[in-house]
Amino acid sequence: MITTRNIAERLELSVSTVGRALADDPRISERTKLRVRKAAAEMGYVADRAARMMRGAPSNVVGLVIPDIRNGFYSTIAHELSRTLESRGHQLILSETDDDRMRELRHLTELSASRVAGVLIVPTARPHRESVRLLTPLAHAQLLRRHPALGAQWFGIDDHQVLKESTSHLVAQGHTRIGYVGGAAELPTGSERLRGFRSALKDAGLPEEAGLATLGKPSSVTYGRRAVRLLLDATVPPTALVTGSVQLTLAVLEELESLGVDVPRELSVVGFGDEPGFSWWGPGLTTVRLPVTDMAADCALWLLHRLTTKPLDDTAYTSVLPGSLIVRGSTAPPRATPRRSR
Amino acid sequence: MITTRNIAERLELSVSTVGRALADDPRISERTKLRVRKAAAEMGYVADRAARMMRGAPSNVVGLVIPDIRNGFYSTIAHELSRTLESRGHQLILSETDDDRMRELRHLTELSASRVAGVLIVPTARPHRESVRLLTPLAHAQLLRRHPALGAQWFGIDDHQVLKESTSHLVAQGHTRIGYVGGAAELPTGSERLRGFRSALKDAGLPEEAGLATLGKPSSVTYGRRAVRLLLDATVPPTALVTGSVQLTLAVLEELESLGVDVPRELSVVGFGDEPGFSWWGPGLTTVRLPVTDMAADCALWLLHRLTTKPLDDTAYTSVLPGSLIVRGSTAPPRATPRRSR
DNA sequence: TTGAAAGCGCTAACAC
DNA sequence: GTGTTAGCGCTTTCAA
Repeated sequence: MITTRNIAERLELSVSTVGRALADDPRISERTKLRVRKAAAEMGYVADRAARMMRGAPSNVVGLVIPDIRNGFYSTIAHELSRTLESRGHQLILSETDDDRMRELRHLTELSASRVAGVLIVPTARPHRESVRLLTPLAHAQLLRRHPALGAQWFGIDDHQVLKESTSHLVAQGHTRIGYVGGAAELPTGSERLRGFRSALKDAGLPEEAGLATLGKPSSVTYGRRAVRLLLDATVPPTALVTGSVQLTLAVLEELESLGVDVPRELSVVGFGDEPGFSWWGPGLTTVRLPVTDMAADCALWLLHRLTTKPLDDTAYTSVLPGSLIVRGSTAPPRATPRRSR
Repeated sequence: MITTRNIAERLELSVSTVGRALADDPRISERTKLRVRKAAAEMGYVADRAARMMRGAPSNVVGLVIPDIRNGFYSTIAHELSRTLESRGHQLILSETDDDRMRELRHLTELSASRVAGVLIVPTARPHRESVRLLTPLAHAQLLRRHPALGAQWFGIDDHQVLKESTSHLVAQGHTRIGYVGGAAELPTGSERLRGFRSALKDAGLPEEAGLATLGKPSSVTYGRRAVRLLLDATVPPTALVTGSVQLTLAVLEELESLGVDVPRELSVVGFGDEPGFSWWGPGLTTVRLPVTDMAADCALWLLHRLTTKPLDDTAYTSVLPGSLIVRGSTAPPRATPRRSR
């Protein structure tokens, strides 16, 4: 490894002169600066960030703590953040939790030890006390999910509106018995989406029994598929289905296909998010497009601002973006005669 | 920030005693260790990694340099690496290049400054000289693409075999005029896949004109869609199409759908990779499943081994995994009468 | 069993 | 315009 000292020795200068030359200090003569820069380039000198940080230089790393990068939702966020942060010389550390609070804690400890400049987190349902403590002194914001203990900076989508909108679309078509396959209510997103679902039914004057909600791990394909069978096997099965997460939508679509359900004749379906391929499924999936890119962009800008503003400005900041319904072929009015139980 | 010194002052001990107690040094009494550990936990002490690294501690960060995390290919790799590396206390820095060699260079400079323990890279077509130099002293391996200047450690899939297999499938069905939409030949993957495509035709005794190859940026949707139109507009259009990248496959499928091409009656199609949704497209896409997870797992294990083995062991290491054809409905024998030119 | 001191690479205050 | 020195937080001699 090449240090300023190596350069200094080679040029018979002091380390401080070398350091100043590299920092383009006005007190150093042009000639010396040129010599130093030339030597540095030749020797392949790269300043040691660890040493700089010990001298109080601000960290340039930002931690991104998410459940699973394979989820298109999160990879979009990662991409957008990476792109924006990179322009200001920041680096992104990727930490996956798989919704396990202990993994979340371990990651936050590591990030803390690395003295990250900031953290963007999609928190688990109930973060560990210690996780809260680690996060507190850091510049940080929550994404999508929002846990009260983790501060007042949050960027997300309007989960309530999104599910209300997809459910209302079904109600408008005349469905009076609608199934919901969503994420656990202990997750803030899960409970908001469930609320949106119920709210749409209520606003339409439908009784509570009109909604058949199933909840489970939002990333579990197994749960999603089982939920579909469960709902369709009911004595009076629903005539329509709404989903409450991208992964669950994928699972539901797979299950419906393998069961050979005739969509939208037998059953109408509204998805969540608009992944590539959703338009190809069956008659084309009616779904809600989510402004994930915009959300991530907002968040990246906020973080950059937050990191460059000296004082620990912890003003509450909330950004809620709405989703928009995309109507394709998977939804239609229910058949006059209710579907036979299977 | 809490330091060992803070703990030492509070407990009226010396920093060295505190440091040793935390390191579980046998010379320290149990009583002192307990006191120190208790205080550390209470105060929320987290050892500063920068300081440790200055003392020569090995870095625990690994850089992952890829074109774009949104590509399912790369997010799978990132997930697998993250999962495995995490188990040994490593962290992953995500660097996106978008196939721009200057961005690649900037990222490598940053990673170098961060004293990363290792780098896993999907190199751009022609990495910068300086990038090569930065990478040389680091533990590193190439993924998928292989550039001779970047060393002899490589993990990838058998691009030649994959395209040969998908093309042969079409040849076996009787196609004698096959279009190929692939990535630029300046990329090692691009040229290997093109070779595989041609090799399948040659082995079948077909003339060179049997293959209509189009090459372009492997991640460009615009190029992919244009390529389809170009091929189908030829005086004697192909009766089948093979693709040479995941993104191009998506683009081709979209274009074929919007053109309303009747697959497989008018045209047979074989894709690349097996993204969610490929099975839903039209009659179901015949494609090649790629062992990306296995590849990433191999790579992660190699890196862990490489990082724990003291000597800079730069033994050449190559891992080539084959893809496997998945036959669905998008391929069929060509119609007896050649398709009319449009 | 514990403490004092040196030093990792860098920068900044203080010389000259 | 350049050199000397101190110190960031930690580990590791060397002393006691």
